[in-house]
Amino acid sequence: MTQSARYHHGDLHDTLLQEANTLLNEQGIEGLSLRKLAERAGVSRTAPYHHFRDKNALLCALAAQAFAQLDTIIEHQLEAAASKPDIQAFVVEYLRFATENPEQYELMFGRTLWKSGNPTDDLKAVAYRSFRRYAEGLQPLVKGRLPTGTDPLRVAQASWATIHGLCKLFIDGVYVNRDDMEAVSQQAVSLIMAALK
Amino acid sequence: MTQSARYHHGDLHDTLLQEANTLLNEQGIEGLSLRKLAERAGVSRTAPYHHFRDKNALLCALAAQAFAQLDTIIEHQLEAAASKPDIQAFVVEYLRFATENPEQYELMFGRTLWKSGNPTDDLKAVAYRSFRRYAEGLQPLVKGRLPTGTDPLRVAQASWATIHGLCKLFIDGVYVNRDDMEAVSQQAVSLIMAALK
DNA sequence: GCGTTATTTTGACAGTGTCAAGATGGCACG
DNA sequence: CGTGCCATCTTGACACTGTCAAAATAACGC
Repeated sequence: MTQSARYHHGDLHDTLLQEANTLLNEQGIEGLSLRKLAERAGVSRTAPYHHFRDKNALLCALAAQAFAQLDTIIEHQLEAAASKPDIQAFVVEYLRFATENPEQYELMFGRTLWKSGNPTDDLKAVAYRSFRRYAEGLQPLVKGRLPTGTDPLRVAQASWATIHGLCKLFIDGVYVNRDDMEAVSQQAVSLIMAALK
Repeated sequence: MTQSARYHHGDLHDTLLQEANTLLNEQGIEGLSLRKLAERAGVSRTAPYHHFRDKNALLCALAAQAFAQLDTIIEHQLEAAASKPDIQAFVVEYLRFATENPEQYELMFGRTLWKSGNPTDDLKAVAYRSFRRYAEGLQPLVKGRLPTGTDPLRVAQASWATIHGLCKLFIDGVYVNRDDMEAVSQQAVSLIMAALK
């Protein structure tokens, strides 16, 4: 009996996540429906409900996966920066991840989950942990170079908001031109660098 | 014959826009359906199609309206700044508009129209004009205070991306705490100010 | 008054998320 | 080796969505 003809799929949970990701890349969030997804997995409409409470839960799991990816990038970059501090390189890598995985990025930070839906506790934990690592990794890069009385946490938040804003504008199609985005990101980094002692 | 019982509504176009705005504020973009809207306007499901080509067109019109509002705010702030330059005040006003009209802001800059849908030519024109005014208004605030060789346009883009990132994070519910947002925005402005001569 | 035309209506279709109830079969236990 | 439990999967159904086609209505110019 072939893998696809079994009554019990055997590994539907992971298959769904995987298939959802490709569907996401092909058609965007708007094109990701549970029914299409089920059909791709070779299973009936409501089968996914035995592995994810609802669509929101599935998307949260997808986002959590993406956070894991981003984490490794951040970690890697900040490690490299420990020996040779280079904020620009970090920003470039972050932008690269966001623009190469725009739909995942939207899930990670967009309103789909954080406002319209309700983020899973699991997703919240992963997201906050991810940011905390970023903030901690950034600290050595700016330590001792900030005006006295400046809270490093605030700097981390502000700088992250800047990068995030760039990503959003580009991903959502407000900045159509990629060259523009790179120039703007460079400008943003210059501004921050200029503020450092 | 009462206003509401007429076969021809008489002013359906504007009524739709108005009612759509309140529906937007009450239930968010996700809760704004053409059918609910039609019912509120006291008209059948498909009547709106004679005033807007489709849902996308209606949302574009809504966004264009919101841009007009933002324009007056920007204009007012930049005028005030001409006599007494104060970037912080401008940022505060921008954030206020965005956080008090979160759904309109999402329409103006979010993926709903710019990526998923396709922005009307009219909307594009209004949006670009709005940004151009911002860039032009910002110029006197930073003129002569930038490192040599710095393109003012890039500064405008970078600073706007920063503000936009803050708005997005707050509106989408990633930053839950409003106090946090204000502190972060202040930090962002400080960074920019520190970079100015 | 009459016809053209803008406006509105009802009917229909494909698509969505999700609930309820029944079918299937793997797996542990007697 | 049976047997029953229960995770897993299926079919049926419901309310909702955007939008098209065709018919009905009325306003407005001649």
